Amino acid sequence: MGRSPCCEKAHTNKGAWTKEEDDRLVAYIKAHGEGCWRSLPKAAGLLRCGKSCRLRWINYLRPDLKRGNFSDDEDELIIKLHSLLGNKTNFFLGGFRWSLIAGRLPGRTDNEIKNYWNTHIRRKLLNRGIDPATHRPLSESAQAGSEGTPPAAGASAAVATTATTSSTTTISFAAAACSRDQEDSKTDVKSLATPPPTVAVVKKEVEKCPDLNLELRISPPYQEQFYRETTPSGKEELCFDCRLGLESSRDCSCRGRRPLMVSISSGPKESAAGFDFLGLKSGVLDYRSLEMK
DNA sequence: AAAGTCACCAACCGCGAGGTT
DNA sequence: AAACCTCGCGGTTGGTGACTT
Repeated sequence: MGRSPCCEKAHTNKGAWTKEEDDRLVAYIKAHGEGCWRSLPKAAGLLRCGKSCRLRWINYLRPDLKRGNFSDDEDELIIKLHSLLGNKTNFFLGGFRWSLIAGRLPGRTDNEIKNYWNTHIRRKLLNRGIDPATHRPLSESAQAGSEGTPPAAGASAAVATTATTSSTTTISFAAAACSRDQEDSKTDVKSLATPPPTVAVVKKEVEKCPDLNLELRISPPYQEQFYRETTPSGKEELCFDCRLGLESSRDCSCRGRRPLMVSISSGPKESAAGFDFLGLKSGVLDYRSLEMK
C-alpha cells in the first residue's frame, strides 16, 4: 500500500543552503525540469528533503524571481488583493490567499509577500488606523469584535454578506440578469487564479441559471486590461482600482470616464473592456446567492 | 565598544487535498 | 475501500544584520 516516505529525515541537512547546494539544485532543474521533488535530492546529489528543495527553488532560486524592494504600486496591490481575497475563512477561495496574491505579482513568491505583509504592510495599515485583518478602521473592528460579529473576510469591494441565520449564511454577489445567464451560460469562462502563464483550464458551463458557478480560467495577467478603448483608434488608461476589478470602489478615479459594462459574452472585444480581476468582472460571476449550510 | 532591541526573511512545520498503490 | 504518499499551502520560528542606548 502507498509509497515509501519522501525522504529519510535522519540523513538530510537542515538550515541555510550553501552555494554548492544551490548550484546543484539549479543545475539539476535546468537539466531535468521541475517536479519529482521526492526523487530530486538523491538524483541531484543533495542531502536535503524534497520538500526543502522545492521551497528553495520556488522561493529563492527560480530565475524569474524579482528581487529587491516592493514598489508603492505593489504595496497597494497587495493591500487591495488582501482586502478582496480576505483571510482563509473566505468561503469560496478556501485557504488560498498569499498564493493568489503572488499570482498577480509577477516575480514575487507567496512567502515573500507573506513576509512583506507581516513586516511592512501590517504596520503601515496600523499606522493608518486600519485593522490589517479586516481592512476596517481599528475602532470599528474592535466594536464588531466585541459584538461577536466575525470579522468580514475583507471582500467588501466585491462580495457582500447580506443575510445570516443561525444555520444558513447567504452571500450575494453583484446580480446579473437571469435571462442573460441563460443565454451566455454556454460560453462564459471565469478566472479565479493566475498561476504562471501557459496553463489553461476551461470548463464549459452546462447548468442553467446556477446559483454558484465555479468555473476556472487560468491565464497570464492581462496587460490589455489596464486600458479600455475609447475610440476605434484610441485607448485610455484605467485607474489603479479598475485594474484590480474594483471599479465600484470609492477610490476609483476614472468613474466618470468609464463606459457601461459590456456583457462579457459579447465577443472578442470583451477583453479590451478590461476590469477582469480573478473573474470577478461584474456579470461574469453569476453568484446571485450562495447558501452555506 | 558592548549590550540590547528591532526588523527582515529564509527555512521549517504541520495540515489538507488529491493522487497512487 | 483503505492506507499511504506527494504536493502545495499558511503559520511560525530562528538566524543575522542594522540600529539604538
